[in-house]
Amino acid sequence: MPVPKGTALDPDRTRATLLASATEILYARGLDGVGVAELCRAVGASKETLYRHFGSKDGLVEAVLEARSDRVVHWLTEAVEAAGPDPRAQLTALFDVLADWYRQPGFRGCAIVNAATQRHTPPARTLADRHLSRYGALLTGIAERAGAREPALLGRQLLILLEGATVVADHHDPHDRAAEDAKQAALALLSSQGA
Amino acid sequence: MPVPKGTALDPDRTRATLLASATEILYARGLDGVGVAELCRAVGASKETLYRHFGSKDGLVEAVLEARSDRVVHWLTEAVEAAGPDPRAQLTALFDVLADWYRQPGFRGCAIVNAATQRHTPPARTLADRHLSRYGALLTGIAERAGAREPALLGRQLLILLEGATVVADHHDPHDRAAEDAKQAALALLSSQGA
DNA sequence: CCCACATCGAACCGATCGGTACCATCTCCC
DNA sequence: GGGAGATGGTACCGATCGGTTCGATGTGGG
Repeated sequence: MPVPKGTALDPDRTRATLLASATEILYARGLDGVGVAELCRAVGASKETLYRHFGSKDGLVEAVLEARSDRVVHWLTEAVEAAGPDPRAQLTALFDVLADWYRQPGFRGCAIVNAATQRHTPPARTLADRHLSRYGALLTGIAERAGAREPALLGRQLLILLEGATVVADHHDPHDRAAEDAKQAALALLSSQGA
Repeated sequence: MPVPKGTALDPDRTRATLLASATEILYARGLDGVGVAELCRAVGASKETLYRHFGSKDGLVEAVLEARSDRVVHWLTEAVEAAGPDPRAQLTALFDVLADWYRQPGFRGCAIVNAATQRHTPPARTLADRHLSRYGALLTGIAERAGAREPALLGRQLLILLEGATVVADHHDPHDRAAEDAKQAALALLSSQGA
């Protein structure tokens, strides 16, 4: 066993902890809203440890965004699959999950999109594009299974609804009404495509 | 005439020029992406002038956002009114104008929403909420004139489409397809409300 | 037992941050 | 022509930025 699996000084475990803590504070305060010093204080690690694991603040940010994209997409995919085979039920489940998300106290919009807004340079921009592509694939899949006349178009429209609802929930309504509005719009669009 | 109306050293004109130049660079680089020194260099003014007119960088940012919100809302309202009385034509015109916007080389999403994403404190957040309210009023007006069954709901859904298209155009498609997709969705929603 | 390794805490680096002060210059109005 | 006010340029301020380095501490496996 080349990799030590001890409980206390396990680099992998440390890295995972740093990633989790950094994800929270970077989301809550913004990428430029918290310096490395405070970041270290918050995650309970020294600068040296942080830089050994991630190389730079941008490296940490990239790792955080990558992990978060994976997590969120997996989370939504699970919610859709758990809703059974009916596309309408799947859409309903998806937007209900979003409503739960919007209701959470620290909700500040989509972390990946927010990051790309703050840093419009390759790492963040690329990740955001990929993130939206993943969303699109999930939504287009639902449109296809629903027998929509133009599943690709409907998938893109559902993506617009999802992102729009997230923005509106973040910056407009404190309520989660945006998710409900988007859900009804999604179902109406699906119906208008004969599905 | 208590206020000097000279051509050269006119504070009002200076302020307007600073505002216009600052709007561009702050939008292009992000609120935290450009320092006050570089900002002054870009707008061709000294620090003292900038601080005399706006008090602080945040003061400048607030003035920029306020002016931009006014301008954009006025711009969209004009496009809607120029399309004549037919609500469907008005919606079409609105999303066509958005498509033009998305196509512009320096497009980086909605400046006000972006700002609120970067600074989730009172000035920016409040302005973003008001900005979305103005959009909502414009869109709900269209929904009402179209005779929609639930104009308030439809107005909120159109707002979600507008903001969603803006986000997708910014972070996903380099194409302006998002505006066309949203337009079709908007018309379909309008139809599904019997209008 | 001991050495390799992970970690912490703090000092330190140059650069840049937002903001202030000072002064020479220019333009306008009287 | 002279004085008031707006401006540009620059030096400067303390604070913070991202990042590096070093020594002390503690843990684990051989």
